[in-house]
Amino acid sequence: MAREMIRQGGRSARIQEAVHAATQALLNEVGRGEINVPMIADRAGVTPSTVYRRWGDLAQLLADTAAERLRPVADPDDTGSLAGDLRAFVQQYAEEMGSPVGRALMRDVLAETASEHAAARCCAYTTHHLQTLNRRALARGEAGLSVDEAIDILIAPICYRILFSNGEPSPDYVNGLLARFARLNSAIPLSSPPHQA
Amino acid sequence: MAREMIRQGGRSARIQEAVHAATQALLNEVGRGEINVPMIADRAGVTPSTVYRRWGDLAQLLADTAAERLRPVADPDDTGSLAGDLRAFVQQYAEEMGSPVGRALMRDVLAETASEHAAARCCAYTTHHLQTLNRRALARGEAGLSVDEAIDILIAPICYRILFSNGEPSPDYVNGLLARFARLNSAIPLSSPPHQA
DNA sequence: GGCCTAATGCAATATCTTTGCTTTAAGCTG
DNA sequence: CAGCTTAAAGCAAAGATATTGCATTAGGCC
Repeated sequence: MAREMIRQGGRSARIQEAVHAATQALLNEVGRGEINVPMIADRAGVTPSTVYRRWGDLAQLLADTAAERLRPVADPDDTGSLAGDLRAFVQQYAEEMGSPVGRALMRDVLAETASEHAAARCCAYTTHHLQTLNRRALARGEAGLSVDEAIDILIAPICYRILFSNGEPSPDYVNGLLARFARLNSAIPLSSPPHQA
Repeated sequence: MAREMIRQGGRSARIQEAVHAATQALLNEVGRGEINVPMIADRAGVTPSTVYRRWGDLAQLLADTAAERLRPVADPDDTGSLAGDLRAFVQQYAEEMGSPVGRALMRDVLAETASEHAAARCCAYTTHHLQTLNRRALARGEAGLSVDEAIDILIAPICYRILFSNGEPSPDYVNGLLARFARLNSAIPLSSPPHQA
């Protein structure tokens, strides 16, 4: 996004919404590489120059749309224990981000060279979720978790595998990460399915 | 790049070299966002259509050039012990990749949506270096190291921090990762500067 | 040395991007 | 709530980039 909007409501907001919707619709219909600004503008019912002026270029529009799409709609599931919450969250994260769609979104978010806001937003979503799990655990009287450590041990490897050796991380791989996290946090036992090495 | 070259030597190779050189030269002179294909072609003394035909588009050319640039020129330093080798390698990796130039290269490599060869190449470089360290350690009679674990614990977090919360990982942060790795591998002691928490 | 063909050059065309100016509509003020 | 102000959108022309068919060049191979 070129700049934070000055005028929040009204036509501006409607157009932003329309352009986002058009972008997402097109991403579902044609290949990621076939899309261009005039196409999106046309679908959204605006002129291309509007898009160029507000977003700068295709990369920034895609990054903005992707970050928007990655915004969580709800708090992570509450399974009753931190170990369970963490497992559920990480498994879902790996699945969502590892899917072809998720991988493309991640790439779009990272491709924005102009103002790395989109990447920071996504990072913040993850941090926020982990903080929620931590707060919940403390409220239950459980030992807490270090968000930074969770990112280092659980999230970062998943992202690395997705981005560099692309392909969805296997459930076994994710289980291995969870086991390692448990080994480093004896207060947080390994939750249910420890059927891996 | 668009396809692996059929003809390896001669003019083809010279042009590829010239285009790569022109791209790197321009990256050092003007901002990453100011560069375009005609500019590079001009500098390399070829017509734009040649570049388009061989690389497809700017993103792929940049990814190819970045991957080329990230190709290691030498084996990692031999410090006499696996712990020392690992520390030296990881610190250098964090420095190189975390610098503005390194970050830009990483992004270019990941931006290539067409054929994720560039990302895989970079990943392979890192893996190869870690395997070298491992081989060396075994030859010395030391305990070996798991390359996958080293990537999960050391490399992935560094990349995640660089990409998402951009900024060079601090030496303290890297030391923390190394300490964690040592904790998980009692056979590989923490090397020299353990002055962190 | 001469043929064959991949790869490049050239130039015309199509497409995308930028920009100045005009028009619209949101927000504010009296 | 009418009128003013101005951010944002529309429009259209100009500029730049991307694509493509055809001619030419230069490796590789008898």
